[in-house]
Amino acid sequence: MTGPTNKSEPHRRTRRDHATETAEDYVEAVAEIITEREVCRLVDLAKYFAVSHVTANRIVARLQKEGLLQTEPYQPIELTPKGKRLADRCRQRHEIVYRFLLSLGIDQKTAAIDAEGIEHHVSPKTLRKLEQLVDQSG
Amino acid sequence: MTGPTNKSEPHRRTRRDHATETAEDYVEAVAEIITEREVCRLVDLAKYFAVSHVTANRIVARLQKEGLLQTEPYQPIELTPKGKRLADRCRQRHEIVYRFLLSLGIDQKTAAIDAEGIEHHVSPKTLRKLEQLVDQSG
DNA sequence: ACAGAAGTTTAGCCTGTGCTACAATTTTGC
DNA sequence: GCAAAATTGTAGCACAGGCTAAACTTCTGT
Repeated sequence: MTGPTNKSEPHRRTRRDHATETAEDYVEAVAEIITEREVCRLVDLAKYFAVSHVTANRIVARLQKEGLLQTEPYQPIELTPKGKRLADRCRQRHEIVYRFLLSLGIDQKTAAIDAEGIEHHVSPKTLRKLEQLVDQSG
Repeated sequence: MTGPTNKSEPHRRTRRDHATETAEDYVEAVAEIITEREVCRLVDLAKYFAVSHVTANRIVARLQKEGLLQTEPYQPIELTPKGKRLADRCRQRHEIVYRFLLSLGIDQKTAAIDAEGIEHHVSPKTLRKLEQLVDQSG
């Protein structure tokens, strides 16, 4: 009933892009916070994700090691060029998913919540389709 | 641009239902495997998720502790009533998301992959909407 | 029936993300 | 200018989920 296609294959893809999801969420958040308040501090991220500053700190450290974020001790957090590119892509994708959900008649609050969860799992192919449909519908 | 709604709230919801995602994936898999091959063994799950049998074993143990799965040492894995109910709900939700993606004109393979990732993040409200739309379109 | 194959468990390691408690630094307000 | 507040960093814990290696149990075939 469920899938006509191979069963094991989808999971290999799905299963734990979780690693990258956090990265995507954080660069997106940093970009957003910088846009809104000029600089992004650790506390801002901690509040944004409702985690302790310690957790935020460790994730920032990891993403710095991965070349997405840049910061100095006790200094604000910035995006590297690579991080900026990723953030832009994520924002666009997020935007498309969110607007698509709205176009289905989902209320704003629900659409915002669902878009957060869904965005990381939409393939480029599906994303293009959603974009088309959003453009058509308004 | 992005969200008209509160920024911190979506994340509190999104951030780590990851715990439950694994549970959902596993009960769904167990149900599917039992349907197809009568019994579900550890190796079946390990292959299904493309992880080592050791990893599968530990997750099964956790889900048994949580009352979703039932098994005895060296014996097949079964669903508890609670696990069965969860599996059924997940299968239905999965089905709806998958068929919805197909109805958008996404190819089967892509739809299968994306449905895997997306299903856990679709709220009941959005799910009902998708169901309506699938029913209408075919 | 019993050896080898298949399947399962256990031990022990790693990484990521969560926390509290406490130390250090920077900012702020008198 | 200096104490208090805010912010950031560090130490050390927990748990989930990833692994390999090795031991143990069950199944299979001759």
